[in-house]
Amino acid sequence: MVLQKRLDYGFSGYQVPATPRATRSARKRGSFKKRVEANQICAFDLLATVAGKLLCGKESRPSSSNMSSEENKPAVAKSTVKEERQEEDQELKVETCDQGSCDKKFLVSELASQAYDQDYSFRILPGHQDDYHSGFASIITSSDSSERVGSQKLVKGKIENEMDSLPCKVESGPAANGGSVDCNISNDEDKRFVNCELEKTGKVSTEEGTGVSHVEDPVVWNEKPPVLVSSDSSTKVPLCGDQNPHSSFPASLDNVNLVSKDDDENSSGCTHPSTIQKSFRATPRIGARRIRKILASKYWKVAPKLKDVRLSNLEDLRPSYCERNNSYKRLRSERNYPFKKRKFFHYTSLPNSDGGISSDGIAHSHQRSIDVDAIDSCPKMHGATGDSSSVADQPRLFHPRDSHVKLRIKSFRVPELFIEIPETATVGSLKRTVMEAVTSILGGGLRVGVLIQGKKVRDDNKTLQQTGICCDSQSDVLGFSLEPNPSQTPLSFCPGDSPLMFPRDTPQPPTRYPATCHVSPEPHVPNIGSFVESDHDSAPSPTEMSIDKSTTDSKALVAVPAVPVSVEALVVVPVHRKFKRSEVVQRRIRRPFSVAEVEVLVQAVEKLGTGRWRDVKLRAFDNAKHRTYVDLKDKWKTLVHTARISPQQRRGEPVPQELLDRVLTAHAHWSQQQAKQQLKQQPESCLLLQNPVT
DNA sequence: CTTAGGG
DNA sequence: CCCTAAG
Repeated sequence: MVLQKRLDYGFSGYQVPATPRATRSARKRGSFKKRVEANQICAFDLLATVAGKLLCGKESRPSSSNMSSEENKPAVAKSTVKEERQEEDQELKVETCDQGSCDKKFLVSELASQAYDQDYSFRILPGHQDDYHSGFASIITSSDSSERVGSQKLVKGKIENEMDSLPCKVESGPAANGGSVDCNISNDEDKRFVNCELEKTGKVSTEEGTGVSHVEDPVVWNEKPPVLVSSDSSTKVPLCGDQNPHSSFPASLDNVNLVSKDDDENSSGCTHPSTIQKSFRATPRIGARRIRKILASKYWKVAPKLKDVRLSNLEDLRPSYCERNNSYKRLRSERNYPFKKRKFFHYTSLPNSDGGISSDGIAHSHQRSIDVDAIDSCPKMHGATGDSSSVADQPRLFHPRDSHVKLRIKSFRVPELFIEIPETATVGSLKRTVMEAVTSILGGGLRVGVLIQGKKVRDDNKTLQQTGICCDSQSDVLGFSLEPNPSQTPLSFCPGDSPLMFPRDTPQPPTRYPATCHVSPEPHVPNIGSFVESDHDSAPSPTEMSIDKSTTDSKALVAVPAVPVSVEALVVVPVHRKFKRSEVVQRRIRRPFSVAEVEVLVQAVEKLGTGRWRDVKLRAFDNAKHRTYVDLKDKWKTLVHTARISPQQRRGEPVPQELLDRVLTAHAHWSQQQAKQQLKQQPESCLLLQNPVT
């Protein structure tokens, strides 16, 4: 037996095509396929849910109370939020609302405030609810025209009120009748709101930077550039993990990639390499997760009319949302490649309780404050009207009736993986090992996270519009992340017997991973690399691994920064570990036989013959606990096959011809023996047959 | 639990 | 490497 050096690779999240591919063998396995598909479907459900919610506008919970469990977590998560918050651009969105026949109003909401902590979440301004009854539950409440709302800003992790009476002007968009509006942002009693009122304007378009920047505190932008800003096809990018000092917070391990909604084929989408997660999140939410292939589709046409429709809790995956099934079916039927523009969710919503969206696409509902109990309206939606023009092509914020959101998920980023593989392993085996790791992760259960501008959107009750996904998409970068399912215990992917290596469990000091090996520094490599088939021919260059053999035994593809182990992590992991075993049976990691092992195997078989695998195991592989007699049998089977095919057809680590010859010899010998055995028994059985007992 | 063989 | 029938 040869002790082999091993290479430790730390993958800090790399990307794979939206549609996970299984290895050939894995694909063949029905169970695996089922599992993956199950995951796909589930994840898809999530997205479908989002879309469904959008369309339905049904809300089950108030935004203020709609905090996902992780958000309520420990300090770690909180600090994370802070940092994250710094990064986010506190974009202000202008929405149009209408008070029945009264003046139309526009609301400006501070998106940034919504996505985070409860503390930062929007709250309804009390006292004005009586003024309006119609249905659009806007995040912001506005009563009369003179009302001012304060805004709350966060700078350097702190909430600061810096926007006292900050006036801003918002210009109406194209389709609008062009009115300009003055917007006052004052520091009111409730600093969490920003209210911008516009006067009689049909529409308002917040060109990127416009409404936002104006209201925004420049300081924020300067200090911390947005993670990613992308407008239409141009991708300006990103801060990647390297640039983010706070790239190791536990809360989001998504290195997601991004999506853009324009139709531009060349659009490079956007990548949010932003944070490199070192740990897996713990937030079991979805049972089986599935990501529909639809995710890989290039376009998404969702929600005909997003206006005023709200997303309800994304986490709430229970099949309670309306239209879910319909959406599901539709998506399912449209999951074929190649990508085509598709319209999902042709939707007919429930009638609005009072005041819906008029046919002209402009909201006519009464503005109303958000009241948990009161939210029951389901804005009338217009079915897809066939306007296929890209949203990106329409700068207007409020597109009359066809405010579809088109999404294209170019790729997903897979959470960090650790791989350990013998130094003698072939590149091919390394690829396969990584593939296994990836597929294991994918098959282990994932959940989907939604990010905008690199920030996680935690408030699932927000509508796409409110979140900025629907309007003026050019400046918004929507991302979806695949996040490890907490209930699944991540496995280490090491061919050897090395102990489980899990980031959270055993944070590795940076020194252990000399920078000699690294993944291409490219922060935002859109696709994973050659070992994964890409759905896109134009897939960017694959991630490269450069391994310097002169170096230490332990090498990392990515220098793994010491991840502060959060209390949460330490506590959660063990728990989940238990969980997992009982729930999901993880496929064993593929561990190619080394030449040395083959040697031993051949030797044993020569002596014991085929058919005595248990003995072979005990005799030659007793110490190799990961080699079962079935494995040995299987290996022998493949060895025989390998020996029979031409060298050119062989794959993986080449086995010396000498060994293969012995394999054939031994196989022939024992086969013959077996045949003889049967011949001996044959007569007997024949005799028995000939002399049936009367 | 082992074998054997298909997947 | 998985799954399973069969002994």
